Amino acid sequence: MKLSTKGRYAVTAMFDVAIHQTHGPVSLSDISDRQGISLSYLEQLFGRMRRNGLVASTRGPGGGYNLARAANQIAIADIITSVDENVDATRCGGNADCQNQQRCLTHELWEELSSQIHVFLSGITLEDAINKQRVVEVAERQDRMLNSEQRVDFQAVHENA
Amino acid sequence: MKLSTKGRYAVTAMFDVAIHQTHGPVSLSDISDRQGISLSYLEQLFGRMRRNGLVASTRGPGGGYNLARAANQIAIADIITSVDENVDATRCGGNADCQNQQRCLTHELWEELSSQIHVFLSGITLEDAINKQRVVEVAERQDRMLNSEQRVDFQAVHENA
DNA sequence: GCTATACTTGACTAAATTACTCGGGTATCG
DNA sequence: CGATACCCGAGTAATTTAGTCAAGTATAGC
Repeated sequence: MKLSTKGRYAVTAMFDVAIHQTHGPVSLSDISDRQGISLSYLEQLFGRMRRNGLVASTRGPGGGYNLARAANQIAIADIITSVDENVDATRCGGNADCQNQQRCLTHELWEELSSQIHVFLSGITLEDAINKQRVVEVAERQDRMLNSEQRVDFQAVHENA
Repeated sequence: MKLSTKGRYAVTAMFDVAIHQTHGPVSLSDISDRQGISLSYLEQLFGRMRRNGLVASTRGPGGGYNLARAANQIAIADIITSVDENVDATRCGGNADCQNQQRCLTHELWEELSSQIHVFLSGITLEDAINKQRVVEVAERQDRMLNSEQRVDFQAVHENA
């Protein structure tokens, strides 16, 4: 899991599509105007998101992009991983390079943590993020769901980062 | 909030210090050997972490770094933000540039989401990450704590990312 | 059919960030 | 005093980000 400005652009653009697609497909030039992201960069991002099945395209005049699934079926994690796509196999990835177990240990600790961040972002959908003023409130809805073996309590609100 | 390999190096190095500091200060060259991170890069990272009060240094032979606070008082978010330190004021940061409200809207949506990620990583301490095989279990401990107005349920385990 | 719209693709590039090197310091233990 | 190891800043290669440019292809509507 990696959280860069690239992923932020993608998520922001997807917010825009989800909000505006009620009036038909949303063109990239509209998104570019509204969000201040260059058209060509959007083309790259949406190319990947289309190939990953997150959006569907309509060509020609009046065309543009729609969400390929309902907004409550697209997780924030889906968006970020679809534009990142660098496999970045960590050194000591399973094979030899790993003589002393210590390196493997902290390696694995990081993987666990990274996995948790992924799970967290998999639990927040586009719809959640758009419908709620504070995304925190998503937590309450999810809390009423079934498999509630593991949970996290959030504390006070922090400054944004 | 930004999650890059840089933050990952910092967190991994802090894992290493927390695990080894029982035998006295941990030198950067030891961390470099164990974790495969270049010495000079570690110097940069620890310089920032020291200035941010996360670690304390001891000079001279036998010297190195210790955690400045207990491992349960250092959040993963603290580590990541201490090495990132780029203010990155988003365009339309409060002032003029923002003509149509739409840009502000998705902007704010992202800020909310970003804030939530920060809250999430503020809820996981170095100690949590080290003591538990699966960081998930941290959630259970936190669940028994007081201010439990908002919560998130985690679902099945995903592939790491 | 023509034409404008708008997606599709690929190559190429400037700017920024990451990760690292180098060359000096300074403090301190033995 | 000398080895260890933190401290500091300048410089730099590699990578990623963000964007440009120049071709296409599909389609709606006149």
